[in-house]
Amino acid sequence: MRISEAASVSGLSVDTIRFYEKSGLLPPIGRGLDGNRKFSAENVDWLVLMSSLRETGMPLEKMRHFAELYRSGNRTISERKQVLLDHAEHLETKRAALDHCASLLERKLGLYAEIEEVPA
Amino acid sequence: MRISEAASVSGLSVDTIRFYEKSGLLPPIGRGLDGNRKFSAENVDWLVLMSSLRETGMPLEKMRHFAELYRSGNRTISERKQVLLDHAEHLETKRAALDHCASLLERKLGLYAEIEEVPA
DNA sequence: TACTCGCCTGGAGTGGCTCCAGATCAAGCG
DNA sequence: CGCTTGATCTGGAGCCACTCCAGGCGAGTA
Repeated sequence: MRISEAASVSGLSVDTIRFYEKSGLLPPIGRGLDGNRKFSAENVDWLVLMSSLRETGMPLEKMRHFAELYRSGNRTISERKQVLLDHAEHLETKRAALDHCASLLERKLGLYAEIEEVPA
Repeated sequence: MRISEAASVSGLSVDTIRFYEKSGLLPPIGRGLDGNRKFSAENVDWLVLMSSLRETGMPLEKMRHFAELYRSGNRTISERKQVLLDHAEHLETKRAALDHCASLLERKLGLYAEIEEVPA
């Protein structure tokens, strides 16, 4: 799969994928005879995961650590599991922030409605 | 209220508050005789809103626009309302991303469990 | 008086992209 | 066969949203 396809499947931009590769967040990506990157199914799956972790706020440093664990094989599985569990917990925090903001917006919109009903 | 208190109430850092002021995201903040910022209740309320909008992904540019509307008085209320409604919709998108990530993590964790049950 | 504490300002540094110039190569066309 | 188009490549500059730091000021305390 070409980089543009990998980009549209993962939701990352082409530039971001190249940047992630430079930053050590990806497993080695093969190259075709033309020198262009060729993404395997496994590569794309990994990109999708990275995209989702990043989109939900995991810093690159943590992702890099997770990628290193991945490269080190199956003996790191319990540690990787812990990283994902930690992130799952982080998602809860994020959800709470969304809920909080939603209710704040509702209150503000309510106030605006009042002001409009009783114009100066 | 001093800046450190405003920071702990709003959840923004002291530096970020100063940065927001420079960036035109805040209404004029008064100063005491000592030259230090003094935050009114309304100021703090605004900081809380800015904090929540920013935390849920609104870019500074949009926040600046909203702040300008706020400074322009009540005749901008319908436009401000629209900004908040748009953002409320944006929250839904964010929520979907969290859900998506959560189910992805669940699947990955399931796979790890399988691998651990049947070690090499 | 000396020390600490919180605040001030301007500016440098950081994380995470995003954009750009200039080069290469394969495919399609007249 | 040469020419154009389009996708990719690399290295590096630029940008957004902070974050940190040096150097300085004024109020309160020992």
